[in-house]
Amino acid sequence: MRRLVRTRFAPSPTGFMHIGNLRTALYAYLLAKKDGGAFILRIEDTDQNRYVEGAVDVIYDTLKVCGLYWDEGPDIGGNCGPYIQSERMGIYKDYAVKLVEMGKAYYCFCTKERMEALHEEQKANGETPHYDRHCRDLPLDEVQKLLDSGAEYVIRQKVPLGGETIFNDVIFGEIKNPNKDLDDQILIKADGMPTYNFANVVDDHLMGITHIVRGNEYLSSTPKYNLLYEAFGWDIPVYIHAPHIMRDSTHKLSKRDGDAYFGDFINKGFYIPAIINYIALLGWAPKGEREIYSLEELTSEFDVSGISKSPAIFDEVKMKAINAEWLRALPHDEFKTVIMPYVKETVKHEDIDFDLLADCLQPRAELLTDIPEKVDFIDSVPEYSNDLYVSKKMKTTPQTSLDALKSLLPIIESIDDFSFNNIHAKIMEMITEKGVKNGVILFPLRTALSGKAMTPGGGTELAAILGKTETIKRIRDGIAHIEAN
RNA sequence: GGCCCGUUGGUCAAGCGGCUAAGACGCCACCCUUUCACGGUGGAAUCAUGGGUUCGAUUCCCGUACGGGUCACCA
Repeated sequence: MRRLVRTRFAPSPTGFMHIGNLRTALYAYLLAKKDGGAFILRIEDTDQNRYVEGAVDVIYDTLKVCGLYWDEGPDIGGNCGPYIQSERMGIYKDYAVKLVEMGKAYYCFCTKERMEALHEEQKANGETPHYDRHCRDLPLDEVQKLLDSGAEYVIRQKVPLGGETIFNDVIFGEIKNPNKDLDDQILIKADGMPTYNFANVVDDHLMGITHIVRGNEYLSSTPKYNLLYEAFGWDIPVYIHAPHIMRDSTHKLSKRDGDAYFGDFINKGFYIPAIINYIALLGWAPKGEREIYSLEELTSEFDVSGISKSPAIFDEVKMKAINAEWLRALPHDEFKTVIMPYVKETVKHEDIDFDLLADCLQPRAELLTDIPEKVDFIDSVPEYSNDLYVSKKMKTTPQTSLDALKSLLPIIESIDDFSFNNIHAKIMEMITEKGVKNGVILFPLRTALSGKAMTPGGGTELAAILGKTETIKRIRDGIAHIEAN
């Protein structure tokens, strides 16, 4: 029988959710959920020097708002807990000692000072710094003596001196590494804490992880992981090393431009499902030509064969386009709910037609943060020049605009049912009668109502949004404005 | 530097020995139009490079160039 897929996301709490990490979490989530498997959250905090207040909450919150719910984790428990490494300390040491007993690891009493000197010397000789295996073959009784004397020690992995380690990655295929290039890495540090690499292997096994989704940077250390699995006689998981997300061809996404953290994009006005949609597409391509997917749709469409080998450059312009497409496709009520907080930033008036406003905004909203500026004319008309009444395309001048506004005024005043359709019908009637182009009348109306060159709707829409009283007032103001200059 | 990995338009990418080398974003033009958008139509633009293998290479192999990753008592 096939094992149920179990994936995990194992971030270390740094206080921020890097967009690359979020994508790794997403892929791990999708891989598990596609198969009805389990997605596990584990916090890797073995470095006590890096403790950041509230960092774990950032991880929880980000995953939750993105809809990446976990089946087992520190807060909800599970059968393989605890899910925070700092609470699992005893476990690692026991396994390391077991490894020593099996001859696959050894105690090393080399001091940090000796290591530093060694590395300096190696560097001076043009070598890559590495451990010289000084303690690898220490006689057992001597080891015991040192242990009894309370000497400080670490436990190192005993990597085979020759041969090569071969492993298979779902994305990259077969990868071979000569064992002689592998260092006898530290498993347990002098403070008794496991190193990341070791804790990772032990926990992944103990938690029954079947598929490991992680960044490409682990490709080089995977042989060491596998040697550990083999030493313990454990099943080697399926590896999926995802390519990096880059800022440009030579740099990874960085904090510098505010383009590395999930929160940065929320601040820039991106809609969360669109962010998820876009990052899913960075380094992974679905089968067909569609590219707008909800998390649920991604779950059924996701297939590791679509993950590419080469790094992807993050393109905020493209993400913006995806964002706009998402916003346009939202049902009216949902769109309105999403934008209202942004609308309220500049619109304090309550007596306007927010539903019509939302409809006008919807095809024009790219980023949520663009909205306040788009609707700022609603509360008050900004200062503007009569040049705004000049349009070559609409064939208008301040003079024709003055005429237009003057003939519009009685019509607007006569309308009782001040709905868009009704206003539109009445104005069109007048336009037909006059035998002029629509723009000759409607362009000045829009200008008088907004005082802006670009608005989220035409003259008729703005009138309906603002309501009769305000529309009349603004037409009068417009007339006075033109006459005064 | 050693080892590992990658390279299709500006960007994301499909392709998996034979195609006029998809599609999307962006860009340009036109149409629609009460501004700007939305929408529609069309256009420019790509297989890093040199050798092989093959009747035939974007696709397979080798080298080169370029780029990335990794070599911690960090994760």
